[in-house]
Amino acid sequence: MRSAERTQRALLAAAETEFAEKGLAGARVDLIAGRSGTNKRMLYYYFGSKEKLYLAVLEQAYTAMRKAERELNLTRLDPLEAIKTLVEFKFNYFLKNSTIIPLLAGENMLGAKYLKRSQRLGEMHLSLIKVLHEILSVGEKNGVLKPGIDPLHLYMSISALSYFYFSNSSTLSTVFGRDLASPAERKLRQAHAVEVILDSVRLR
Amino acid sequence: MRSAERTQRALLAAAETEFAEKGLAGARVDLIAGRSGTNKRMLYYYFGSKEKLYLAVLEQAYTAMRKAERELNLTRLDPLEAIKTLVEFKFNYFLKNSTIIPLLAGENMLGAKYLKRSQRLGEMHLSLIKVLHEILSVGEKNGVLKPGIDPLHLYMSISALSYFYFSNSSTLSTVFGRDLASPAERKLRQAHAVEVILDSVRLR
Amino acid sequence: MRSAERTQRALLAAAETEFAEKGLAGARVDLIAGRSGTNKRMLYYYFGSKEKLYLAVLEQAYTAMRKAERELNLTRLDPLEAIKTLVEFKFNYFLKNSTIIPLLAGENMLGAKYLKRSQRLGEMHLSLIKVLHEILSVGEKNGVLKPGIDPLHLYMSISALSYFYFSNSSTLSTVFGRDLASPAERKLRQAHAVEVILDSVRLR
Amino acid sequence: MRSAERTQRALLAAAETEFAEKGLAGARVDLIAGRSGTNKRMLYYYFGSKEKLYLAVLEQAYTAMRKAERELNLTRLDPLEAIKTLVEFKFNYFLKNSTIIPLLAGENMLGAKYLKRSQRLGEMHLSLIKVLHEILSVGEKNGVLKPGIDPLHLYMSISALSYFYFSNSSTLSTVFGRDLASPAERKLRQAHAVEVILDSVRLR
DNA sequence: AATGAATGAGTTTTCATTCAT
DNA sequence: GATGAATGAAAACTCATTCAT
Repeated sequence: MRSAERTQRALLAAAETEFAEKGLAGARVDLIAGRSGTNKRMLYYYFGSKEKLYLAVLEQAYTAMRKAERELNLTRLDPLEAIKTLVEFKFNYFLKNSTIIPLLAGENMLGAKYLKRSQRLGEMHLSLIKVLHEILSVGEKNGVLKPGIDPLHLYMSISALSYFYFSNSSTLSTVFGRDLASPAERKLRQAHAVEVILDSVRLR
Repeated sequence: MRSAERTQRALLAAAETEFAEKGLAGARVDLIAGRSGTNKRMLYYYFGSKEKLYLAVLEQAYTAMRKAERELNLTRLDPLEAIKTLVEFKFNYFLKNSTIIPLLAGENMLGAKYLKRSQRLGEMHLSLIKVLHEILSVGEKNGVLKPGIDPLHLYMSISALSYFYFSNSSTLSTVFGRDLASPAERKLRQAHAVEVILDSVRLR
Repeated sequence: MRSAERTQRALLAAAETEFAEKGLAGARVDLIAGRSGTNKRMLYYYFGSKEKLYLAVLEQAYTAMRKAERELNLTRLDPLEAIKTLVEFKFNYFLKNSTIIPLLAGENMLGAKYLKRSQRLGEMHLSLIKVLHEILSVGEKNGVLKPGIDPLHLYMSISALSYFYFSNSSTLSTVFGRDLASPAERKLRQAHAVEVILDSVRLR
Repeated sequence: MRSAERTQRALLAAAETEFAEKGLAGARVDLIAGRSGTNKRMLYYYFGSKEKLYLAVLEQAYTAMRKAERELNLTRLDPLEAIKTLVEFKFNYFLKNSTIIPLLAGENMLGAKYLKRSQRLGEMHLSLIKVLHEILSVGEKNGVLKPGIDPLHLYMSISALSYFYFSNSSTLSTVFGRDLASPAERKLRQAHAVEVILDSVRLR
């Protein structure tokens, strides 16, 4: 069957895996084409170049993650619950979407060179900050959260605690000689992340 | 004559920069040789291959970081002070040694493939955990720290809060439209990290 | 319906431009199809291949030029006038039909490989030589033209003086730092060509 | 033996042939490398890209031709003799250096795009014009040459008469069914060119 | 030790042409 | 007739590594 969309989707999926595993420089267009079930020519037909394909993968990954975050509908929950939900979500999202971390890591190594070229990424992020801001305001008013928390810094801390565990799991397991990726360690880590964040926002 | 050592040092330094900027796959042997002021033949003479040079860079970076950590002599401080010192140290170390994060990020993208080949990295890390364990024991006994804190998880959280800020600064600044690398933001971030960690270990 | 013919014409016109600009090897089938307003499938439907399309363009260009030459009806003029008319015609034809020179140049670079495949080009040229021969005979008899002029060599000289000016205008203008394509230079050149040819045929 | 200069020379020579035969677009770097006796990597090592190699070939061809022209030392001859010598030289140069015409033809089809990038071509040409100017002045003063001849236009006519014969020999031979490249025709052509030019400059 | 030259294998990209609808 | 999608073969270009001096 001939379907432009299906072909593009297959290429994007194959590219996502390849770029996540090897980064932009290490990825091979031959392998992407091979894995996609189509061929190299199609890759260039639809995406123009390896770099443009990479950017498409990046945009897709970001969009999907923000979409999932938006769908949490955090404002419907009470503040502490909302924050806990977000921490757990972050952790689970990284767990289930194992390409996002290497993609982000790779793009950061490049100084966000490609992401900067992308339009339409700003607003989806600002809305996230607004949501957090609202949660923090309510919690502050209700006397359950510390006053003056910066929503972006909170978001960074939440991300950091889960991100680092996944992003650096290989080297950490290696140097500490302890398999940090096991299910038991994973549970421990998620609980730890929730606790650290809640401790840091709760008014005592 | 020391010229042998000088040559090796120059190559290592050039390689560190190049690998940090582009990762293993993106780094160019020609550029490393060029930047080093020596030449390609020397690179192969002393290091054998691009991959072996990469591993040498990695080992050097790890060794330097652990050495600096050891020299903190944390056990001489009281527990809360020791933990605060470690958080601040981590932050400052990443700030001053800007190649370490991309190097770690790159190696993790490769599943720690090269680090696993390295000998002599295990013990220096275990001693770090021992130090933390001692601090936590004392603090627990003194009633200033929560009981049952896992030293490795604490270490991960401490690292995470600083690491993520530096590692993902490019993409975060891009998507949130806010320059997170400015000195003001940096100070804010460090204070935030200290606060989050201390809140999470202190017995209330 | 005429749409078939219109399609072919559009393709030929687009191809003429493209082949004139880039030569056979440099021309792009996609661009020809794009410029033509039709599509690639039509190109292959009507012309079979890029090379056959190229030959079609070439034949058309030659046919049109010879047709225009024939329509000069040179034999109705007196010899010197006829020759002057031909010189001016050549110059103006190259000026107005700017694709003919690059097409000829490209085909000559290929050793006339494609033109040789073409039928039906011989006779139209021989008739041109016959016309020149007649003009030269009359002029010789009347005592206004030198005896023994070879019509083909005369034709070559006439062509040469105009052709070279147009064909090499770019490089000449570049190396001599003088814009030879300006209207003033053009007039000068045409007058010069007429003078050189007439000087060379006139009996003194 | 290893010799940078020899390798470059071999590549340039092979490239000259290939570009002359097929033009920039039609030339194949694999063939150039093969013909050169070295390899593709060397081509990129020394010249950077196909286009830069092409420009190097072009510059070399131009330089060689102008050098040969300079070495004629035309000013030592009397005016008519000098002009005759130049006409014959042009003819013979094109005959013996059969790559120059296709190279010029190809570059002109590209609108002199590459030549324009080249430095150091201006002055060598202006000196040629000065020489012609001097010859014309002397001839005019001595009463053997027409007054007011433009040296550049004279140079163009001289070039044209020989250039066109060689550049368009393939198509002309094809359409007129007469082998214009034979030695007999060649002699005829050279004599014709000399005659036409001298007729056009001589004061009657 | 030091250095520029050399190379084979691989990598990205392009192109004319054909197929499915 | 008309059109976008698809493809294999070939093209330009790159890279880590080795050689000759």
